[in-house]
Amino acid sequence: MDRIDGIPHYVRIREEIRENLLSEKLKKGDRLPSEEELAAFYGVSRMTLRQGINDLIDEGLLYRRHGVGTFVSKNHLMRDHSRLNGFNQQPEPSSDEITEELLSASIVQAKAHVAKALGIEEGDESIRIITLRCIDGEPITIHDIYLPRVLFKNVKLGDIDAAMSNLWEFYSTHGNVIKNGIQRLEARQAEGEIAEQLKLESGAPILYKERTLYAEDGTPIEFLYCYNRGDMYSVTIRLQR
Amino acid sequence: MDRIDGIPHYVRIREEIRENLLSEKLKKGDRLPSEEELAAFYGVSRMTLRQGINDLIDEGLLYRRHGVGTFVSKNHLMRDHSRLNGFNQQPEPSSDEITEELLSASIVQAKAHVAKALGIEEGDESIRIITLRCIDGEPITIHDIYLPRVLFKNVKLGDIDAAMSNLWEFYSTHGNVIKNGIQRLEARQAEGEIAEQLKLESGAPILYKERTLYAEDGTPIEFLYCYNRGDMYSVTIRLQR
DNA sequence: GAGTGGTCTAGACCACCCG
DNA sequence: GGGTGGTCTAGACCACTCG
Repeated sequence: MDRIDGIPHYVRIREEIRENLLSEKLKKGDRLPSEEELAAFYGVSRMTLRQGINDLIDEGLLYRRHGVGTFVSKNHLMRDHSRLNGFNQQPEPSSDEITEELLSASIVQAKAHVAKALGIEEGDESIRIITLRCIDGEPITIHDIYLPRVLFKNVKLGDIDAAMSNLWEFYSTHGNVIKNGIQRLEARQAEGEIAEQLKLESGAPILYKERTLYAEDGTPIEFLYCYNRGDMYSVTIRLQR
Repeated sequence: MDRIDGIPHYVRIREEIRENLLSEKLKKGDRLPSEEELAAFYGVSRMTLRQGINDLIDEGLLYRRHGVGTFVSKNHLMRDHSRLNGFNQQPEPSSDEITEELLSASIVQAKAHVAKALGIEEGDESIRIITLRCIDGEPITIHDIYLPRVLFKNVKLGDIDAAMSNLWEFYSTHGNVIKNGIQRLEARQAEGEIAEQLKLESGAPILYKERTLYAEDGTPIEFLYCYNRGDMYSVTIRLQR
């Protein structure tokens, strides 16, 4: 009740409970002590305790049953692509060596589809960035990225190569913080240039993705076409009711 | 402060604000009155007001900026497959006629992959349901569903045809309420029986999906293989930071 | 400095579940 | 009936943003 580290009590409590989950002091299916007991233990009011617990419930680690108690979920905590976490955490952790190569950076006039996604007019300037990602030298993903020029006025194309290792941070430094997004997935066949760049036969399966990313207030920041080799890539999504 | 309809104040407030968003009394980008004002207006304490607002923020309809105010997101509210809502709401609303046909229902011994997903032993009994979904008579999706027999002891195979229109409700009536899940998507090529049933050439692109659904406590309830015609199906996912 | 949201309290009463 | 979570209060002080 007298901690003044600047971190809120409910955050401290949340992380302490998370620790107990990771170290399995709290095991799958266990019932936690009652909220009243926990609040007393942590020296906070019940409302504050609940604020911490709520976060863990949102993450799917705990669940409540009215009149019964609060429990540890039996869920395996699986990789979760429905949470945003930047590009570079996405590749499989098992992979050996991941490289990302800038194929081109340019200023282009937005075509209708891109303009609509970015909320700009057709023909307005946009920054186009094309990258190739490889695992152990095998090409696996092509990104074709569009940014509204108006949100990145001071950017020079030469800056982009250095920024590529963490594009989201690059957006942030220009005042554009990614908050949420929407993506659409399709199965397609490799063709033409895309097939060549991914070293695929024409007709091989491609996991095709379109994605728009937004700032907190809903301003579109990035639109992306993404072509993934079907035989080397899958997307995992957590579903939450 | 004296409503006794049995509905919590924060729910009533949340829905009233949602109404104002839908009817555009609150427009994209608008700032809401301060929490203190709103709490006074609705006749509740500030904590209660915030509980209602928090739900709308979780849905992405509003956002807060510390020291500034609470605002209406500019986000388009798009279709969202990362929220669970049962099978039958998933097909495109624009589609004309959707039919779902039961191809088979049987008791089978779980193979290794299915058993692992369902948390049962290899060889244990599971209920297998295969369905074909068509739009305007065109086959579009095959579902190959597995349920742990032990969770559906009283079920007769003959019951399944009637239950198919709403499988999730069927699960609920047997005490298995779907709470969350995980799915994995891949691009593949149509082959053999799957190609035939979807009336595709061998090699045509397929959006392949595996999904496991869980109850609140993490018990697996359903495991599913799903084969979608690549040229007629896409999956849309909302990303939330 | 004025106004906003962020955190927190120390209680209270209710609804639900179980033996 | 006893214990649990669900809702709610009427304040308080702090941290942040902006003019």
